[in-house]
Amino acid sequence: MLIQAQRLPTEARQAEIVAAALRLAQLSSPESITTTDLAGALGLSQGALFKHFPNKEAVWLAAMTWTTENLLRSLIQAAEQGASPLESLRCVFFAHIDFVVEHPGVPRVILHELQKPVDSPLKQQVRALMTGYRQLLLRLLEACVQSGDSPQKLDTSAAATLLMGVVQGLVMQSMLSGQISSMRTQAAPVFSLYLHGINKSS
Amino acid sequence: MLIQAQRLPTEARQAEIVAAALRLAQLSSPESITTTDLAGALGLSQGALFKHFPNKEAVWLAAMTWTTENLLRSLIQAAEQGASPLESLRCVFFAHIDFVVEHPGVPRVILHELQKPVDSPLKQQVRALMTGYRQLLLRLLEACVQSGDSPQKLDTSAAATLLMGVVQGLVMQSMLSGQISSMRTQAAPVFSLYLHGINKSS
DNA sequence: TAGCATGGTGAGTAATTAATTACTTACTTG
DNA sequence: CAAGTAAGTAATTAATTACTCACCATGCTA
Repeated sequence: MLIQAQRLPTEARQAEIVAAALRLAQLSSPESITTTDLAGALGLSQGALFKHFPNKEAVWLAAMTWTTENLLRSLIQAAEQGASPLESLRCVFFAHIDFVVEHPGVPRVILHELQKPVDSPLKQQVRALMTGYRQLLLRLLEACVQSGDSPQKLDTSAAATLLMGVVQGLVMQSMLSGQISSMRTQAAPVFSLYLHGINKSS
Repeated sequence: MLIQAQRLPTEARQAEIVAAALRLAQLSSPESITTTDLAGALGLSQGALFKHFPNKEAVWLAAMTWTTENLLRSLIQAAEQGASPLESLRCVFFAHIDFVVEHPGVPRVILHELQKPVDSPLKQQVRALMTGYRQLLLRLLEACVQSGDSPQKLDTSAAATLLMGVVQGLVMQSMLSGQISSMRTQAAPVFSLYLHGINKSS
């Protein structure tokens, strides 16, 4: 008989479970993370999970809700720190990179959920995140056009897609090399290429 | 008792199984595709699969081998069709887009395998594919620099990462919208932005 | 035409999974 | 401090999984 785990109020425990889920997602695909894995990572019994979440899906939903709130908040915050729209774009980009490096499990969960054909609440949450991100980018890009930093004819939709792709590409590259930290060093040159792409040719 | 399925020589059946696997990967994550699903898609009994593959993993390995051969071949072929290095780059890009649109399950399998921390033969195959692709891009990009289409100071490594990210971004965008075909229409404007990025400013 | 390898079936198997159960223990509060 | 509730456990559940196996059918070839 093992000693009983420390008792925690549901809210605190829920937060712990979500954190553990994202931590485990760093090393394996969300689908392969079992409730036993999750409980084990917390030193809890498997059944205890269901005192705090009605089912497994609810854990991932909570994880994505957490991600949406935290990521979007820090991105918007980053956008406010740039002096010019172009500067804001740079801040947002690096804030995103920072977030991914700090929470490497997140892109995995997002991709995994986006793939699914069914429109579960979880996938809706992911789509809300992506849509929010995209709208932030579109706003900044249009401001770049307004300010004259980018040419009038800039296809802002394509530019937004490209920027989100840049991050994806870096994530993929880091998966290839095996170390997430490599993202940070690679981020700068790739972003400057991107900037050159949307810049007004001089 | 159902009628027995049509008998096929192992090689032909293996090809069918691989095709079915990639077809199913279009609608659900590789991990959730069971051997029963696979057999059902072919009108076979589940046990029949193991007449042609020693285990499930071997099916995905064969699928990735097939992908490596076919994708790399058509990319190299596309590269040869461009008059200039820059043209070749464009051909390669659109050949890749075509391939993904035609086989939407492929990026899913690739991402899924890249994520895994363990270095299985399957993951090695995926890495071989990505490495081959990257080297092709690097060669073309260096040729662009040589020919003067791109500036001498172009960071070809970053440019390669960016281009692979472009495709990723388009894949993700199409996942958001729900239809893969949207990739084709979005591809052109995004690629021209990319081109602008690596072009010699004029 | 007899023999036989190949490829098919469908009913097994052990292992693993999410979820539920009956029960216990630790807080909080009137 | 008594009682209620929140949060824990261990054991068990029904499904599902990849894989195996004994047997059957088909067509080629000796």
